Amino acid sequence: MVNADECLREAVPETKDRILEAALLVFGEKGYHNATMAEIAEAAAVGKGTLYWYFSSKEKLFSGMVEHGLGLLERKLRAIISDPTLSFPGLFKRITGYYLEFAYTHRHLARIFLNSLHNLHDNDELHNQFLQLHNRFNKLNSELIRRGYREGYLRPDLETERAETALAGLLSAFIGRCILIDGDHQLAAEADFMYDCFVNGLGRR
Amino acid sequence: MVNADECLREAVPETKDRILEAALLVFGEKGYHNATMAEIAEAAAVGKGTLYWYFSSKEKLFSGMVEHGLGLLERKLRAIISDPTLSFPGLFKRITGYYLEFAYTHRHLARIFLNSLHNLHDNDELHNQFLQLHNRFNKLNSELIRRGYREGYLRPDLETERAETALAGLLSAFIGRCILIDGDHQLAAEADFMYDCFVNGLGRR
Amino acid sequence: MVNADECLREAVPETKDRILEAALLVFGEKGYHNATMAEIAEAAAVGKGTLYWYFSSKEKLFSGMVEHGLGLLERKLRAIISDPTLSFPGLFKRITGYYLEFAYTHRHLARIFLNSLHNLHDNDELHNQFLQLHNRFNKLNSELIRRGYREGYLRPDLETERAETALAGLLSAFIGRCILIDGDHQLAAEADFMYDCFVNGLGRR
Amino acid sequence: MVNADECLREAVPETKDRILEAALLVFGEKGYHNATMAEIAEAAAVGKGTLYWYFSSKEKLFSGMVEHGLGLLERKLRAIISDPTLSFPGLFKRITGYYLEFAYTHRHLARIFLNSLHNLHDNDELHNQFLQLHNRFNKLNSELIRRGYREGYLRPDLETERAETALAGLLSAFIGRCILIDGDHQLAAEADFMYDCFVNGLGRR
DNA sequence: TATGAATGAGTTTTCATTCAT
DNA sequence: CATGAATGAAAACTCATTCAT
Repeated sequence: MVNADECLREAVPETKDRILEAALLVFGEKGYHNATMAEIAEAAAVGKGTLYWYFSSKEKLFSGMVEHGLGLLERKLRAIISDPTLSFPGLFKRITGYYLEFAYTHRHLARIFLNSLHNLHDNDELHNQFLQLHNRFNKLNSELIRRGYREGYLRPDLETERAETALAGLLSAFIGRCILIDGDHQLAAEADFMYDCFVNGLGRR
Repeated sequence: MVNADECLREAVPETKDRILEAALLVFGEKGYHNATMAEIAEAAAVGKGTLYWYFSSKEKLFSGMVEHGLGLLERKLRAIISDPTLSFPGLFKRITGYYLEFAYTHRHLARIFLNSLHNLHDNDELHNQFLQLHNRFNKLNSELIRRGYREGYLRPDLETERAETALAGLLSAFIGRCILIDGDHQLAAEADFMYDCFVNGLGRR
Repeated sequence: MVNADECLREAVPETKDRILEAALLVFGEKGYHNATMAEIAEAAAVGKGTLYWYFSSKEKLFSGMVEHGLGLLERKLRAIISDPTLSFPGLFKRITGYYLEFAYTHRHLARIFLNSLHNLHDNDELHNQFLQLHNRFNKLNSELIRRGYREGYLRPDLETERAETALAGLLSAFIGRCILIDGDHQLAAEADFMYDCFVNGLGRR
Repeated sequence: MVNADECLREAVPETKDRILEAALLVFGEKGYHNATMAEIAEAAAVGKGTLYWYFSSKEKLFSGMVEHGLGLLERKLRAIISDPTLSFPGLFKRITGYYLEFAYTHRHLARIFLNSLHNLHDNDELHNQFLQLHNRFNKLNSELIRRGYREGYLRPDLETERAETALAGLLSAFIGRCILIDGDHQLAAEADFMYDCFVNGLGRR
């Protein structure tokens, strides 16, 4: 039996969640610098002061929102990579495919993440947070690559660091397309292409 | 024969050039939103009003600066691609190598370019300018890919658009490393790696 | 005989008293404008709303606190002045000495009192309250002066109002020193000096 | 010959002076915390931004204004004290009389100065500035007292520091009356009384 | 051409106060 | 009695832009 209170709580998300959703919307639409706290407050249907009750500054709200949103992605990716039944090719396609899917459904967040690294270097605190965030995803990617290596799918003389860079580049380029171009993407097909490109290259045999 | 005017022009760069250089420095250091016209004026050693004599707004100064800086890169790349003596592998490595070299010596500009696309979407005018700029470079890249295709280095069934995306991704990822990581990079070696990855893939044969 | 209620009251001061103490601490430390209700609530270990149950506004809390604190001083001074066994010199030194002692042990309150008159004139309600407060102490001082006059210690042609002003000036200057300068003060010696200065002057005979 | 420009400059005070006057008016009327930059700007008939062109913060404007205003007083007092033709009694009355006169015509400034010491202790920078200011005036007063001592008007066993405190107390109390009470004051008579009180005391001979 | 004082709209942030629980 | 989440008015401060000189 669920009481009335809980029903209500489901129907109208808790204030903090409403704020996080509004922040995602507005920051995603306008970028960090052009978004105003007033807009976010309005979008969340709360007073400006309420924002500051939950987050001590615009900066903290921004980073809180990113952490919240990308936490979901990270947990899902970790779940996929922990699946022992998948061998490298399947794993690669599941991972990259999920990246694309996530970016497709959370464009704002994806855009923010793609820009964050080079873009917030005027702000030490935020910049460091994003460096750490990128590192976490890089480690995840690097785990994927090591799996390919151990299972014998990748070259024995592989330079891991460069391979990671290449993978990250492919990922962000295809994610970028999902964001920029509307209309339906064949996400699975894109993942297949990325695998083919990464493993076999685009050269003639 | 060099006339007096030109001598002077060499010694003390014309006002407009000083402004463009100062803009590059300041925008590159602080990003579009955190840079102020006052800082740029000071860095250029001119009055704030002078900025507005040459550029009607901050926005126009920014885009003028990007156009100015990347114009150099574009011309150089076109010169390389027009060289008939180079076959695809050499051409690919010259092109990508020059991208890296340019990014390495013009970090600020490179950073601005990498971010610009996703980052300025709050500003229609600037955003469109950058879309066009990216298109110009994409066309250049696509020309490179078609060369590889025509010369038989790339797969007969190549999906050109996706190949372009992949190339752009590789490029920006390796450019990003040049920017973020100090210390000397083996730019030529990176270009070789990119070629290998793009054409042969990283898979075991 | 002490009943249970009083025991409890001793152990855990009643909410209102805790608030008054906290207000004294925080207002004294930060001044009226820089103190926040939130800080006071925290210092009193009550919720912010509780403050408003006892005092209808920040202003009322402030004036309540002053009244509470200076009430003690006033009652004590009245007790001294009512003592029929003291003649003018002893009375003067007891009174001024107690002023100094009180200021020394209640620095916050003393500081607030010293400033209040000139400082809160932007706030009619508070300002009037402090005018009245000062008047009450001035009357006390004037009583002291009249005693000196009646007992023949002071000039027959004394201009009472000016004498009051002079006494008030001496008092606040020496009180100010107690507040500003740490370390032990010879409070009794200061009181003696004040008497000497007030009655005999500092000129050579 | 005075040209039109200079005439104009006389008629409409330079912007910075207008700001300083407006600041004196508004800070004096409302106190530091209750005065707003917007009000001061309006009183000076300039835009809010202009305030910040001349003073980097509210704090700096406040301290600039005090320095400006009290600088006048200090210079005048120094001129008086340097007059070799005056002996102690005349000097004392001239000095104290000028204090009163200045306070009477610059009530706002006088009020600010009286409160500053105890009142701004929440703000380190301002507080230190005022400590120094008070020290400068204390040195001036102490010079006056040493003159009286050297000329044999004051007791041979004088405790200088206490005498300074007493003088400062008398001064601020009488200055305070000038500020609080409207109507004409017999400033010269007050100065005479202060001398009498300080040197001879109010006791019967 | 070049300048820099002047502007004010727009932003983040604070905090006394309220009120449903 | 007591709480603390929610509010919004108000304040300091920034900075692109203008314009008289």
